[in-house]
Amino acid sequence: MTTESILKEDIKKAIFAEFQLTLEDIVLQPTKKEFEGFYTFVSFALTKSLKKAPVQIGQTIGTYLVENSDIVSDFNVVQGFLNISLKDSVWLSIFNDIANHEQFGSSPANGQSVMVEFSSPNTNKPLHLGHLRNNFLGDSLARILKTNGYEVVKTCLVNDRGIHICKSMLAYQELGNGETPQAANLKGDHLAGKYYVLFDKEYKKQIKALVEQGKTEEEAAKEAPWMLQAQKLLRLWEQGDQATVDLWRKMNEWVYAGFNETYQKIGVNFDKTYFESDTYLLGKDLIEEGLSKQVFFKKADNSVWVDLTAEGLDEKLVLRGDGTSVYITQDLGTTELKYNDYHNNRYLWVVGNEQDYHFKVLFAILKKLGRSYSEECHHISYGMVDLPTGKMKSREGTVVDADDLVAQMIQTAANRTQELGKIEDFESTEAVQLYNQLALGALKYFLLKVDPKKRMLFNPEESIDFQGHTGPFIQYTFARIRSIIRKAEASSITAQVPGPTYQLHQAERELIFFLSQYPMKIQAAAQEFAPSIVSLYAFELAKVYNQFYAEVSIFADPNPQAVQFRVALSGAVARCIENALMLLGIEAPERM
RNA sequence: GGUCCCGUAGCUCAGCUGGAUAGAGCAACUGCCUUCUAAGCAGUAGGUCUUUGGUUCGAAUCCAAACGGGAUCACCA
Repeated sequence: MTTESILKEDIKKAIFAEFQLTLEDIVLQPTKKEFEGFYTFVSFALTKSLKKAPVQIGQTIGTYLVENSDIVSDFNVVQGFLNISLKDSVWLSIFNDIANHEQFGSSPANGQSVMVEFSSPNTNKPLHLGHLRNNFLGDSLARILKTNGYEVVKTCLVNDRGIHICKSMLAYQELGNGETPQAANLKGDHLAGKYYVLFDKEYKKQIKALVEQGKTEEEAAKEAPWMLQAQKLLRLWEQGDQATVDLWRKMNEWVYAGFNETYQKIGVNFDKTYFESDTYLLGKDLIEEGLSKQVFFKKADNSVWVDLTAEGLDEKLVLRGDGTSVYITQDLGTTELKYNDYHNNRYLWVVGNEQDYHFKVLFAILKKLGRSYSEECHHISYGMVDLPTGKMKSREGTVVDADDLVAQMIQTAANRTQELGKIEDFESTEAVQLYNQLALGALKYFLLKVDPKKRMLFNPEESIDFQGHTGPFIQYTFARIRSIIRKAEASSITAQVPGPTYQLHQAERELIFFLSQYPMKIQAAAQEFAPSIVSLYAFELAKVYNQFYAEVSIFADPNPQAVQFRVALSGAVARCIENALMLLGIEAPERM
C-alpha cells in the first residue's frame, strides 16, 4: 500500500469519525510550492453536505490526522485547502523502498503484447525532421510500454512502391547518367531524393508549358509527359518488367543503405520490417469476405464500397472498379497479416494526424468485418512539425533534413563542450561518443517534451538549446551526480539510509517526494501514449536535484549519517534520471 | 460547406478527471565559482489564459456561439 493511499484511508476515517460521513474516494493533489506540506485535500466540496465552513472542516480533519494517523506530522489550512505534512520517518521509509527497488518504476510482465508500428518511410526521399518526431515517439513509446510490462514488437512498414517511387525512378532514368551514391558522394536516400525533386521541377515546367498552350491546370497535370511516363513505369513495375524492377531494386538498395545509416545514428531499430511491395496486393480476400457478409456493396462500375454513415463517416471506396487496391485495401490486408503473424493484444500506429480520418475508417471497417482485435487498434496521432514558413514539403525542398540536422547538432555539442573545457582528458573516441550523446539528447528531448498530439514549431534560425529545459540539462544533472558517486566510492563512503529519527532537510523531502511520483508518471505515459509525461518528469526531478545540490553540501556535513544518506539519495536520483532518459531513448553520460 | 484538432508571457511550451496569488525554459536585467561539474543556482521584469455567453461556492480547465489558425472530406499513399 502506498503512502498516498494510506493517507487517503486516514482522511476517510477522519471524516467518518468527525462527521459520520462515508466518502467513496478521496482526491489529493500535490501542495503548491508556496505552501507548506506535500499533499492537499480540498474541503470545499464537503461544505454543502456538512453545512460547515471549509476552514472548519479542514481544521477538524487536520487535527484528527495529527492525533490519529501514523504518518501525518503536521497540517495547515488556507481557506478550503488542507495542506498535510508527513513525518520524516515516513519519508525515510518511502525512500528506503525506492533505494532497495532494483527496477524502480517498472512493472512486472503483464502477459500482454503490443505492436508498435512507426517510422514507415517512403523510399523516394531522405528522412526529415517530421520523420524524426515519428521515430522518436515510436521508439520511446515502445520503451515505455515495455517498462509497463508489455511485450513489444516494433515494426516498420516501408512504402517502397507506387507512383511516387516511380517519379524518382523516371527522373533518374532520364537525367541520372548512371550516377551512383559512391560517384556522387551522396547517401543513397539523398540521391533518390535529389531525383524526386528533379522530377517535380521538370513536371511543373511541363504543366506550365501545357497551360500556356491553353490546357487547364487539371488537364495539364494529368497529361504532362513525365506524369504519363511515371504511370507507365508503375504499370511496368506491376507487370514485373525486368528492367524496371531492376532499376527499382537498385535505387531502393541505395535508399535502404542510407536509411540504415540514419537509423543507426539516431539509435532506432525494428523487430520486423514489412515492405509494401510485399503487402500491396493483400486485402482483396477481405473485400470478398466483406461482400459475402454484405458489409460492402458494389456499384454499377464494379467498384466496391463500404457505407460508414452510421458511424458518422462517409461512404468509402475499398476496391477500384478495375479490381486494383487503394490505400485502405492494403492497410486492411496488412493489419490482418500483422495479426496472423503475431496475435498481439494491441496494435498501435504512430502516424501523423493528417491521417486521422483514414484510421477511423480502417478501424470501423475492421469492426464491421467482425475482427475482435479492432477494439485494440489505436492510431497514435501526432502533430506535424511546422517551420516558421509553414509546412515542410519534400518535393519543394523546404524540409529540415534529418541527417543535416543531426550533424549540425553534433557540431554544436562539440563546440559547446570544447568551450567549457571539462573533458580535456578524454580520448577522442570518448569525446565523439559524448558529442553524439549530447546532440541526440538535445534533439530527442526537443521533440519529445511536447505533447505528441500537438503540432509544434521548429525554427531553423534558432538552434536547439543545450541549456534550460533541455536534454543536456538532464544529462548534466546525471553527470554531476555520477561525479558525486565516484568521489564517495573513492573516499569509501557507503550509501546508507539513516534510522527513523533522522531530521530531513526540506530539499531532501522534496527529492523523496519527486522520486515517489515516478511509477505513477510512467504508468500515465503508457496510458496516454505520451512520452512528454516522462520528459517533463525527468526535467523536474533534475531541477529539484540541482536545487538540493546548491542548497546542501554533501561531503562537508559534520554528521556522517547525513553524508551517507545524501550519497544514497543522489544515487537513487541518478538511477531514476538514467531510467527516465532511457525511456526517451537518450543516453546518460558519466561525465560531460 | 461537413467533420476533427488547436488558440496560455516577446518566443517555445507545461497546466486542462473544475480549486489557492496561472507555471517552466529561451530572450532581457541583478546577484552567486579559493568548497561536491556555473551545460548550474537564486532573484527582477513580463499574462484581459482569443472573445462573448452559460453551468458552478469556484472556470485557463466543462458546455455553447463567434473570431483566428491547421488538418481532412482522392478510384494519392
